[in-house]
Amino acid sequence: MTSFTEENYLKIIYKLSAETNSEVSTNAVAELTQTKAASVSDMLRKLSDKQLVNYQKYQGVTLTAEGERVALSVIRKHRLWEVFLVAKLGFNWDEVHDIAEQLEHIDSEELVAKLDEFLGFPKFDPHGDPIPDHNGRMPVLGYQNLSEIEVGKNVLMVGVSEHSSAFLQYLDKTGLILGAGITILELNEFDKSLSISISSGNAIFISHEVAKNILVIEQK
Amino acid sequence: MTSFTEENYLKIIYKLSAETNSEVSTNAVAELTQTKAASVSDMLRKLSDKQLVNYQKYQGVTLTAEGERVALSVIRKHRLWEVFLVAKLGFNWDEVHDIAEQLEHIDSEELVAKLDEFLGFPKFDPHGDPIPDHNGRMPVLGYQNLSEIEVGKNVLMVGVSEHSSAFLQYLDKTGLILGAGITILELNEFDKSLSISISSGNAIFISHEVAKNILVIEQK
DNA sequence: AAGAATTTTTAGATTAATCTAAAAAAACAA
DNA sequence: TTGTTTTTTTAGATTAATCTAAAAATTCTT
Ligand SMILES: [Mn+2]
Ligand SMILES: [Mn+2]
Ligand SMILES: [Mn+2]
Ligand SMILES: [Mn+2]
Repeated sequence: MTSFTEENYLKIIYKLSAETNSEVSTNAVAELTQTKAASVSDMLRKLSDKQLVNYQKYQGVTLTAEGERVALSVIRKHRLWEVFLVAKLGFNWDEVHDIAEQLEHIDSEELVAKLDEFLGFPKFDPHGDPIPDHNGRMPVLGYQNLSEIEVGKNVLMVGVSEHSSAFLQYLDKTGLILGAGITILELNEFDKSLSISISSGNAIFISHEVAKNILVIEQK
Repeated sequence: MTSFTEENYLKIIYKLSAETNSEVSTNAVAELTQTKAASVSDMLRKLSDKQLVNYQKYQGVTLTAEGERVALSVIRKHRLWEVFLVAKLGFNWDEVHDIAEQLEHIDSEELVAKLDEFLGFPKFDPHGDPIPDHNGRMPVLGYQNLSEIEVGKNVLMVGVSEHSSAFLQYLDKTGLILGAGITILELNEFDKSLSISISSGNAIFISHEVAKNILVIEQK
């Protein structure tokens, strides 16, 4: 019904919509799909014909209920497969995204249901992202970026918002793993870099760019 | 490098080649790919340009060493995923083929290696088919069709050569599962149907068509 | 509120995989 | 060996997804 390519467009429109809470521009989609704006225009017309997106020329695009259902199903599969790769096959969290990009398009409801059960109905993927349930429901989480936390506060690291291998390997090296307790020791005003101490031991120095991509919750 | 479609052609040429030990005809490929002969001709020229097959117009086709390597890699993945689906996710053997047809095209050497290890380096898939090792080597097995066995002999059921859901469900119902011991009680000359007794208990009656698709080894 | 800059869409091609219909080659048969 | 049948290939279209270049619409800036 929906092709590999269409599913990728829907997933990307979902992500951009969730970030901005409004219509998504053709150029924004082109950037994430790694295609040209002209190709996106064509595809948006096609998805609109299939009633998967709301699209008026020059007005940006949003998902229809059905488009969102498809997008969430693809995201669910992506995250479940990532759990499988890390928890069962022993991959590191920085190695699984590209493989999951392929596995997310495997089409079988029974497979997803059985995989979910085999994994023990996980609620989060290896990067801390919530896994939509089989009805496409996903909890709204009060995550904050580490860059928004005040000096002196203690927080728990629960996720990352950047999934590149380079970033995740950097985190591994510095001891910044999910579940780590973090205390903000000092904020450097001029570049917003941080000195932090990690529960596992050492105090380290991180850039604002890094802090922006670490998701945390406050600890009492 | 090789597309989903190309991989399917190579896999089918491999299977037909193995059956006949000679060049494969355009029409034979068309039948298994569910396409027309004209489409096959086009694809054979393309695979030949890529050095994956030996092909001369009107002379049939065989795999090159590289084509065979790709075909065996796809077959290896197909069978490993089938083991996963049955042994880990609890699917029945009649439910896994179509899902494996999709999973066999996932492209990641590390994934295959880790899956193989996770499954305990299985040598056979749920239908008794041998799994090529990571070098593409597959044992040559002295399997016989149940239809070729003499009356009075005892054999062990080790595989099936037809994978349709309908056939496998019929086998389940009659108690014909891998590992079953079978004794040929009687052969009806006119239609080659058989009376057999199964180690698990009952004696049953099966057609020649069924017997042809059950793979066995003789028991002393 | 123009004019300039940016964004988006359309026009026209290209590539992969397929099809139908027709032509060509090979195989079979009298 | 010569006609007939079957198989295979070619010719010409079609569909999905993409591209570049040009046109059109929108947005930004004086
Ligand atoms: Mn991912
Ligand atoms: Mn993830
Ligand atoms: Mn199979
Ligand atoms: Mn099998």
